[in-house]
Amino acid sequence: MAQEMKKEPETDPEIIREEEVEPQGVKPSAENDNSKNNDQFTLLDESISNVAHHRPSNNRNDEITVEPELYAEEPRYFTHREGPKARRPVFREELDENTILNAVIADEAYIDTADLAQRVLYELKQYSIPQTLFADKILCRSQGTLSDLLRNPRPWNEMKSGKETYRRMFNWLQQPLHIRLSILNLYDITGVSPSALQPLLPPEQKRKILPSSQGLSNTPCSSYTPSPSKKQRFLFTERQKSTLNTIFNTYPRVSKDLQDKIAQKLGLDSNTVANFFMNARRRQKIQQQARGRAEYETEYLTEEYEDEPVDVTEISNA
DNA sequence: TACAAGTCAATAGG
DNA sequence: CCTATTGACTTGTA
Repeated sequence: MAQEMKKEPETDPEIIREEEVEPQGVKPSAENDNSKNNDQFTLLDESISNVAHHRPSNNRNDEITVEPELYAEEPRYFTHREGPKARRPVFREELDENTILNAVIADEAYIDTADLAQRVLYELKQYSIPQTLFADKILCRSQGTLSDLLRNPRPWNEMKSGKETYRRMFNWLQQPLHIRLSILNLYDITGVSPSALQPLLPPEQKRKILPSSQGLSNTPCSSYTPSPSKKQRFLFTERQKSTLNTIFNTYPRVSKDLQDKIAQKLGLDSNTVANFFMNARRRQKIQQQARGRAEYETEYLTEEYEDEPVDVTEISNA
């Protein structure tokens, strides 16, 4: 649980630029013990193939196809020993585009969201990037949503509009370190207009967008005014919750009639009960899918079999 | 109208 | 200050 590895977020931007703080081989689940030499440069396309590849089958069990050891290497675009003065980043043109994070990945591309989530979690921790910031600047989503998507990654091929959010995480991860940080405004790239760093726009319509004409220039996602009145969140009593859960475990989907009866019995609004079952069904499904993936991994992706080349001598000797 | 998927965003926990 | 949880919107379908 202890997160011994952690970098100082307060690092002087200058230092970051000159010395390029790099995340060493990232392998969250395996504690970075992968001693494989991750020094080689990595082409974007290769990195992309880490979590995304083409032509996936729609079969749920085919989702796991990522080689577990390929976490990470940062492409080195420039190094600190290159001269007395670090060179200027040369990504202006890329930053000019509103397409960095909105870049569309080929339709047939497949993203291993579980793997992607692990990487994002690692990056956020590594650079002490709060979820709130990342969720807002990169995804245009709320912190809670991000947390949920990261902890309970949805299966790629079962998603529809939800892919967009994961795509953004994915695209962000593809950027070199300084750009990843600059988009979050954690690292200032001189010579680049701030507007160029704010290419993000809400991927879809946001809820409660008030017709206000106020032009919030900074945060691209807060184009709506937060409702002045905070409505309290309803909370089930222990009894209500346990009763509902008990029923749900036996009857995941009850008829409208029964729902109404339950509502009356528990002194709840009919809609509240309906919402409970709807949420319970969806969340249970997500967890089952995650569990299924985990089983699949432990069952088929045992350490021994990774990409180890087959021992030919053994075969020929037989 | 009912359900599912994607989120929001309040708030419980640390 | 942060992240995790979660009841209820919002939107897209059928």
